[in-house]
Amino acid sequence: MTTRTAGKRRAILTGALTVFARDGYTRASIDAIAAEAGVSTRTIYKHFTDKAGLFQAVIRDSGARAAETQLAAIDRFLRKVTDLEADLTDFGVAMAAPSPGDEAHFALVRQINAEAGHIPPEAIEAWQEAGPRRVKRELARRLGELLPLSDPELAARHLMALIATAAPSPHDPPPSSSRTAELVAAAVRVFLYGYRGER
Amino acid sequence: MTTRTAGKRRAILTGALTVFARDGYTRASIDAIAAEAGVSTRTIYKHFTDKAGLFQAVIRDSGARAAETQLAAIDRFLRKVTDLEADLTDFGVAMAAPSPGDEAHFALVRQINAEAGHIPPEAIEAWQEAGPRRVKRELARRLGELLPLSDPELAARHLMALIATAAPSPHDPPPSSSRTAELVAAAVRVFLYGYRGER
DNA sequence: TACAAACTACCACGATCGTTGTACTTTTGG
DNA sequence: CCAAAAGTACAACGATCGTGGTAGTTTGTA
Repeated sequence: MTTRTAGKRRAILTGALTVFARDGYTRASIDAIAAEAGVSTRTIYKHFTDKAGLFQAVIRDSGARAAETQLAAIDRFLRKVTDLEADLTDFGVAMAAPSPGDEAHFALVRQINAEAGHIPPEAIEAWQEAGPRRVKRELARRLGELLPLSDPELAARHLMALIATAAPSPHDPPPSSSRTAELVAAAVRVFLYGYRGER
Repeated sequence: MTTRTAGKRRAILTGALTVFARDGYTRASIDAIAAEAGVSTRTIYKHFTDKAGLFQAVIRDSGARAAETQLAAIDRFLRKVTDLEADLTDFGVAMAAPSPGDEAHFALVRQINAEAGHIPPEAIEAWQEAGPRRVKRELARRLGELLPLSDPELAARHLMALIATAAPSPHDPPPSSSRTAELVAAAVRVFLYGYRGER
């Protein structure tokens, strides 16, 4: 196998994710990324053309991973629904309380949102299509099967916005998991009551 | 009057807001800010100690201005309510469709969210208290007078999250104002139905 | 009108950083 | 076991940038 180069490549991608997510594109230095990945700077340039190219690769990689995780959560909690409110709440908790690995991805998304004007539009577009939009469409599809909805995509947008209400803010200390569960439950209730009478 | 120095100071603050919001803290250069403000770099250092000090001053200034605008919207649309749904929608449109001046502030908030780990916590705290939290408290107070709510702060959070659904994304082209109005109206409906039956 | 404060233009310094070249070492596959 | 590929250490380049100094110019004011 190409085990060596693939391993290094992955190490670079995860190290770069950590540093880009923490420091942002401009502040992140190649040296810091190399140190975080346990790799020499020269090796980075063997695998990626530029700092910009590395950043885009990180966006693609982290976006695809996060999308997989979230699609898995949809499938896990929303495939067979017995108690809609309870299952939506479980789903929301899975979305709002990121495992330590996904933490960095959320910070990366914040960087992307801030840097939007300095990233090539094709890169943004590809990321959105493979990541957020894909998830939103799938969630809309499931919701449309579970509720009578005239605009499932909009409902998905509303649900995600409400659930994000329970996600830890980048400024405050992270809430306890029981507090998170309460917040998600409240958000889901608003969503369900809001869409109860149809529309 | 100190008309001269005050005018320059304001020019620096607005120019710095433009550049910081567009480029972020690290990428923004003092030269670019000086050019944008129509001022020499040396003058910037007469008015502010550091690049970091200038950034914090911009955060304070822009945050205070935005808070005033938003508090004014609360007062304007939610003081005397005749048709709750219509008035909440008008309020939401005012929040989600920023006038060109507030546009930069929204971008700045994205920069703050991305840079959170590199800004002194006191600065973040002061900004949040004078800006977002103040607005949220006032909105919660008004909502509590208009609806039977067990947790007005949470309701305010939900309403703002739903309304933000209609705000233009930093990636896509800005939606038409009529589309924005539709989205806000839908968000407000979900909120009202969601909180209709109490809680 | 004259003076002090504010402002400007210009230069220079030290630091950081992206990127590449080169010579050396390690690993892997035949 | 040995060649080729991958990785490393190290140095160097050019560019950008924050920041301060200095000397001259503008402007508000007494």
